[in-house]
Formats: sequence, structure tokens, C-alpha cells
Amino acid sequence: MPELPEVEVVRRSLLPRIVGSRFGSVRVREARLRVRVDRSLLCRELPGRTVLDVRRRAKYLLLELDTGGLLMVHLGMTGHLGLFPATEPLRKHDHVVITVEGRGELRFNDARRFGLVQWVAPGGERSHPRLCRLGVEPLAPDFSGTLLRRLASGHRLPVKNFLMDSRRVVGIGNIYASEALWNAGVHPARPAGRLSAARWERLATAIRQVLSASIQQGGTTFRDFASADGSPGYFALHLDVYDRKGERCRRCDRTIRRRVDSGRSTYYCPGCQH
DNA sequence: CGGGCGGCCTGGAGGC
DNA sequence: TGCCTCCAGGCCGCCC
Repeated sequence: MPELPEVEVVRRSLLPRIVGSRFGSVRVREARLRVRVDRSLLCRELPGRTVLDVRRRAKYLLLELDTGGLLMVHLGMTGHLGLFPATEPLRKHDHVVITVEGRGELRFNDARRFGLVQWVAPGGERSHPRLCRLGVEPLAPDFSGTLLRRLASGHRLPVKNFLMDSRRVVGIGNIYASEALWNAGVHPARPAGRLSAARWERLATAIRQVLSASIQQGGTTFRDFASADGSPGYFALHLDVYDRKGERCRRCDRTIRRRVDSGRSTYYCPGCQH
């Protein structure tokens, strides 16, 4: 579920409500996430520590503590991270529960258990295997069509797969890849290494525009995405191609198609994406 | 080696 | 409000 905008929305809603607060006890009710949760490590490192910042890198949330260590959270496909009153009953799939002094409980819930909750020791961020190979941030100042074109140079894979490869560009999943390609008028199957400079510029602009617009709308909620305060996002109302198979293209009136490549659905307009 | 694809999980939707 | 099948927005690791 969560791509860059959804993770960013969670970050922004969590940040003002948790910064300056101190962690209390840690409960790991289900350790079998994508990566096994290290119960004893979390119980040793978190209690008594103050949260200084909530950052985002790619689709990872990084809660920075006063020790310099990080609590790293990935939402996978169905993960939720939210702050709840301690009096509110726990729900099914609330796998990790951390008390936050004076604020309630930070709860990680993930039905499919594709997410992860991990400790990153002080100074370990730059060398962390999950963080150190990540590509460029689409909302960073150095992101541009020129940069994308250079990264794609020589690669024959379809541009959609290129956009979803986190070693090159981070934060773009299946929804926003389709949306950005439609926005830029680029066909998803075009070989990434052969796009013109002008197309890469259009794509870079479209990516930033789509991601920013979604953040403004609170992200895309299909079933159950929610920010850290439980509110849904409204960008689903603004999707131009994703999940619109058989509906009309808002730009050229042709019928939106769905195709499946490497097991993932891609939505596009045959009329205005080339 | 770059890249395609199966597998990890549960739950919701839709067909019967 | 039953049962079954299919499908899902991410990522890793195996394989060619």
C-alpha cells in the first residue's frame, strides 16, 4: 500500500506528536515480520530514550533517538504506524507496541507482515544494507530529468520497471509509476535507456508533481491506508489511470487499459502514451 | 552481471 | 450472510 507519499504523510502526522517524547516499555507481540524483530535489542535500546526527529528515506521511516540510534520502520504493503491512547484496545496484527510517555502508544500493525521494525545503531545508517544502496529521492533538489537519463543510460528494461527500482529511484511503487508515466505521456514499456532528454524532463516533472499532489491529499487510500492519526488520504479521487481500466482517459478520451508485466498490473492510455 | 519472477502473508472482493 | 478463487500498492533472493 504505502509508497513515498503515504510514508511521508505518516511521517508528517507523527512528527509533531512524538518529537521530544520519551519511549517507555516495548512489547513485541509478533516478531515474525519480513525480518524477525529483535525483541531484546529493542527492549534494551528504546526505553528511556527521547525521540529527536522522524525522518524518511525512500519508504523507510527513521525515528531518531537521543542516542543517535534509529528505530527503522517499513510499512510493507499493509503496515500502519500510529499513536493511540493506551486505553484503546489493541487490534489484531498490532505486532509492536511501544509506550510513549504522556502520549500513549506507538503501534505497528501489519496484517501481511511484509513490513519491518528494526534497530539501527548510532552511525549505522550509512552502512546499513537496507539503506546504503538506495537511489535518488524524487523530492530532493538534485532530482532531474538529466539525472534520470544518466541513471538509465544503457539499460534496456522498461521505463516503468526502472522507475520502480529502488536502487535507482526510490519511493515510486506500482501506483505512482503508472500515474507519472501517464502524466508525462510516456508508454510504460519503452526501454529506459532509449528515452530522449525531453521525455526524461517530462517524467521527472511528472513524478515530482504526482508525488507532491498525493502528499497534499494525504496519500492514496484504497482499502485501509491511514496516517499516524488514523485519517485516510484522498488522492485515489485524483488518479488518472491506476485502477481505471475500461474508463475514459481524461486527456484524450480513449479507454484506459491494464497490462500485466512481471506479475504487476500497469495501467496506461493507448491514445496518449507513446 | 542485470533483470525476470516466485514467494512471503492475510484479508477483501467478487463469483457461485 | 457460505465457500472458493483471485488479487493486492513491496521487497528479497533465486535463477537464467
